[in-house]
Order: sequence, then C-alpha cells, then structure tokens
Amino acid sequence: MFKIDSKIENKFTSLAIKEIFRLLKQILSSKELKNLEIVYPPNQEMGNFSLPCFNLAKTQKKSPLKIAKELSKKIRLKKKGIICEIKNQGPYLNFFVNSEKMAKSILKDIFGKKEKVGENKSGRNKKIIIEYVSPNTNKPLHLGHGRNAFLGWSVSKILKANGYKIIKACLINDRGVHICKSMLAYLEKGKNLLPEEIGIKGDHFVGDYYTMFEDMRKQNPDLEKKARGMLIKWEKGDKKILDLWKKMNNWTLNGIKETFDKIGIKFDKFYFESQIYKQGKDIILKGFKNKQFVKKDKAIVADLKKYNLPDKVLLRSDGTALYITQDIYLIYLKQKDFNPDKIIHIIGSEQDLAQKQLFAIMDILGFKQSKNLYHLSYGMVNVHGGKLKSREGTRVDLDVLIKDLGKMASLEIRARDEKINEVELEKRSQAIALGALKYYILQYDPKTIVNFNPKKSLAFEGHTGPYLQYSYARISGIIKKSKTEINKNVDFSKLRIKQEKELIFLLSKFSEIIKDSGKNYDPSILAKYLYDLAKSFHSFYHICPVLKAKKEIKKGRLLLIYCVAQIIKKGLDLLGIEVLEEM
RNA sequence: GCCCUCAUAGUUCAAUGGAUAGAACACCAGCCUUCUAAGCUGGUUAUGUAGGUUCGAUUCCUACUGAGGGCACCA
Repeated sequence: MFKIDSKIENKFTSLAIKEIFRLLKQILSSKELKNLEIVYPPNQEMGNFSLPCFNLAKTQKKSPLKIAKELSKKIRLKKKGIICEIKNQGPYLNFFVNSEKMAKSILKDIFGKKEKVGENKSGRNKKIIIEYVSPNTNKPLHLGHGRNAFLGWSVSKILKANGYKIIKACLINDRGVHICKSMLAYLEKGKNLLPEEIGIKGDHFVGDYYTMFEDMRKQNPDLEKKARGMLIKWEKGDKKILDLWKKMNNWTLNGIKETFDKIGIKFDKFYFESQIYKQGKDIILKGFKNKQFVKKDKAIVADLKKYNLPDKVLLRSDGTALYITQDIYLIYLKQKDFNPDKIIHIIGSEQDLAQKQLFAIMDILGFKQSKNLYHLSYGMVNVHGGKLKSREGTRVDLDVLIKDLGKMASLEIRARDEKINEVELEKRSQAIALGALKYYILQYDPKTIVNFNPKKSLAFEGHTGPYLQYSYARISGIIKKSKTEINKNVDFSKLRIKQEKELIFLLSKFSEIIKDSGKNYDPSILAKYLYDLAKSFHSFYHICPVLKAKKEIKKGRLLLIYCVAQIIKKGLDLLGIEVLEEM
C-alpha cells in the first residue's frame, strides 16, 4: 500500500507511484490526494497498481464506480510515461505500466545491487539486541527451540537488511533446580560414566538423566526436596556439587553448541544465568528498600495493579533467586554492554504474561528504556495434538529430526543421481533437510500454533523449502549451459508473454517485502513471497525456452532468470536457508 | 472463576474493512526423443453459531459454542 508521501525502496515502483499521483493531480485537489492509497490489484491482468475510489466517494458524495469511470476518462496519459494504460473496473481505477521500461529498470537495478539486493537503510544503524533460544542446560534442543532459533536468526537477518545493527544474544539457563535433577540422577545411577565412553552427545547424555530423575521421582517423591536442597548447596558454593555441575554443564553446552553449528545458528554474545543471578538479587533488595516492592509471606513481591497485571514474586521467602530475578539484571547488563535502541526477547507465547510483568517491573524500577523492550511472542509447536513442552513427555528431538530428514533427502538425491559422490551427497542432503525444516517453520506467522506431524508435515514437494532451492538449481543449470556472460543491456521491446511480465513485476516487490517483514518481525511474509516468485518462475520455465530462444530474447531471458535467482538466493539467505547449484 | 490467543476446503496454512476468499497436501485427468518431472496444466471441496457497526465484514464489536495457553514463591 502506497500513500503520496510513502518512501518506496524500489526505484521503478517509486517512479511509477509518483507518476500516478502526478496524473491524479490533474483532476484532484491536493487534500484529496493526501488521503489516497495505491494498492496492488489481486492479479496482474487487472493492472499493476490500483486506486480504490471509496475514499473519494465519501468526499465527492458520488458512487465509487462513477468516480472510477470519470477519472479514467479525464486523466491524460503522457506519451513517454511509465504508466501506459488506465482502466476503470468497478470501484477501482487500475494502472498498467510500460513493460519495457519496467523490465529495463528493475533488472538493471537487481543486477547492479548484487548481494545487497533488496536492502534498505530504514533502520538508520539503530542497534537492536535480539535474545533468542536461551536453552536450559539439562537436556538437548527440541523442535520448539528450533522454531525459536530459526525465527530469531531470520528476524535478525531481515532487520539487518533493513539497516539495523543487530546483536544476537543467548542466555544460557545453567542455574536452577532443573539442573540439580539431572545431577541427582547421575550421582545415583551414573557410575561416573562419561558421554564419550558410550558415544553419546553430551546434551543427550545429560538429558537422559533428567528423564531418569522424573521416573525415579514417581517412586520416591522425596527426591524433589533433595533437588531443592542441592540447589541451596549450589548457591552456597559447595565444591563437590559445583565440580559436578561444571562437568555436566559442559557436556550439555558442547552438545547444544554442536547442534547450533549444524543448523547454522550463531550468536554474538552469550550470557550465563549462573553469573548474573546474584546481581539480580541486589536490584530486588534495593528496590524493596526504596519501597518499589513489598513483602508478602516473607517473599518480595512486585505489586502490578497499576498495570492491570497480577502480582509477581521476585525473591522466594527463603531468599533464593527466581528466573525473573536474573532477567531483571540482564536487561540492565545488555543496556550497559551495548547501549541498544531496542531489546527484543524471542520467547514462546506461554510467557506473554510473564514478559508483560517483567517489562512493568522495569518501568517501576525506573529503567528509562522500558518502552524499548519488546517481546516477540511465538506459538507453540504441537505434535500429534500433544504439546511440545519439555515438562511433558512428547518432544521432537532436533538432532534426531535433522538426521531423519537428512536420510530422506539423500534417498531422494540418490534416486535422481546414482553416481553422486559421498561428500556432495552429504552436503546436498543437509542443505535440503534444513531447507525443508526451516521453511516449514518460517512459512507460518510467528504467533500461529504449528501442528507438527512428523510423518505428514515435512515434504520436499509443493510449498516447501526444497521447491525454492530447486528453482534456484534449475536457473543455475540453464545459466551454466548458456556459457555466456549475463548482459544487463537488453532490449525488452518484445516483452509480450504474460509470465515474463509477471515475473518482472514480482521482482519489483522484493524490497517492499523485506521492509514489511522487518516491520512486522515476520519472516513468513518473505517466505510466502519467495514461493510466489518460484511458482511464477516454474510457470515461465515451462512456457518460455531460454537457451533455444532467438538471440535478443535469449539475452533478455537470461538476465531475467539470473535476477530471479539472485532474489531467491538473497531471500532464502534471509530465512537462513542455503541454495544449491545442483539438485 | 478471571485473563490472553485462536476457530476458513478432508488436512495444514493465506487473505492492511474492499475486486472472483488464495495456496499446499490428499483425490481425479493430462504433460518427460524439448533448458533438471523435487516440475507444469486442468478439475472437485471452505469463512463455528446468533446478533450488531458499515455503502461493504473472514477481518471490527457483543454473546454463545469449541480448542490451546496463562493466573505470586516453575520457566
């Protein structure tokens, strides 16, 4: 949607919209112009841009149909303008652009921008810290962490493409009673076994003891108290417990980091809960002294009636810290470390209330930037109607899932190319498996609850990551076979085919899509666009031969598909998905 | 009990208050001596119920029904 004063990233679109407003100025007052919006019609046969006449109907007190008709008759087009045709259709006035000018401008632009294609500077170098994933160190990552990781990574990339400076942070929740549970089970049943001795990844090794604890507790409920006791000893610095804690934490952390590496997730800064919870306590105690908080049943509590929220306990009655205790300090710490303009927490929607409370507490504490705190909330991943929560049994282990997907992908690849070598097979199957998984997750609006059925959900056909990777590989194949340099100076006077025009117009939308995805912190907008583009390309592919076309047409089509490939590559990169030259 | 989400095709998801409610999977019928069939072309099927606001409601408001999440010493 474009208003008269909106800033448009794509040069051609910007010129076209400006011309439309100039044309409308012939017959409308500047006041009327200001309220108008230009939109995209549902499909391109209707036109490239459209003016809905409903607003004008109100001010002019005529039917919108009549206004559209009148406007189409009154407007005089310029001979050499970008807009070459105007049609009224119902209550809409539709504008068609000159395909030749559109093609030349857009393709030249994409060709010239190379890997910076689609980027803009609307972020003006403002700094944003994005905290994401933030795992516990008592078990391996599951698919819910995967959604968090893919979302965080992609949003970071998209915001960066919008000109923001991004710091990707991860809080390691390495303190708390959940860790003690794994430790207890290990002490009782572990027999000093090491993960490498039985060839198991450290995070899975520790996770198994956590599960074991849950089983043991069912028979011996006292273990829960024992775990609490262990936490108190841990807080007091009991050497034996600290040594075990360090050892087991390292196992888990190394395992988790290995998984991060495998799925291509990186961070600029790690914070550790164990290193910051004490400072959190100090802030709470100081706040209590300053009468910002109150004491109820010996616990220190934030009264949040003013914010229309339930009260929140900040320190237990026995004086030990809660998760939120260190979370409060962490916000100060991030502000001190990086002085960001915004802090984003990527956390599941089950913590909507807790996050609201946290931000309200920061406000009570007088944290000046409390308005710059943002909770990017995302829906849970359900499995078979069950929940994917670590407290309950059902969870999809990320390592296992990726391994299974990799196997599926390599079978597909082998079926197409029997002679492929092992190194290439491994590389491709990983890229395809991760492409499928990441696209599957990112195609949904973050707040949507994803229903994941391992058997049905992940495919390599249809609306999937591999479909996009395949379009890229196909284009790469054609360009390779053409054995010619891509030439940006192309004559497009013979651009008559619907599929060609459609592709070019889709390309022109890319930069607006990146802006839109960034503004909404929503990679699914980009994901859907890329699918539309790939679909449009495949349709083109089956109708328009490239290599067998006549010389000038071939040159033009080569440039066109090259630009499509560049956009797919860039777009997939912003989703954290790799492209392949061959599939 | 209170608060927050959500309800669209057999299934999984789209649709800034506006044009014929889009896709994908599944199902049916076609297309490989032609740039990679992980592809293309066509077909069947949908807005939970009842009101309201509006020229116009899948979208906003109210009630109901159903699902999920949350509600002080878990995170």
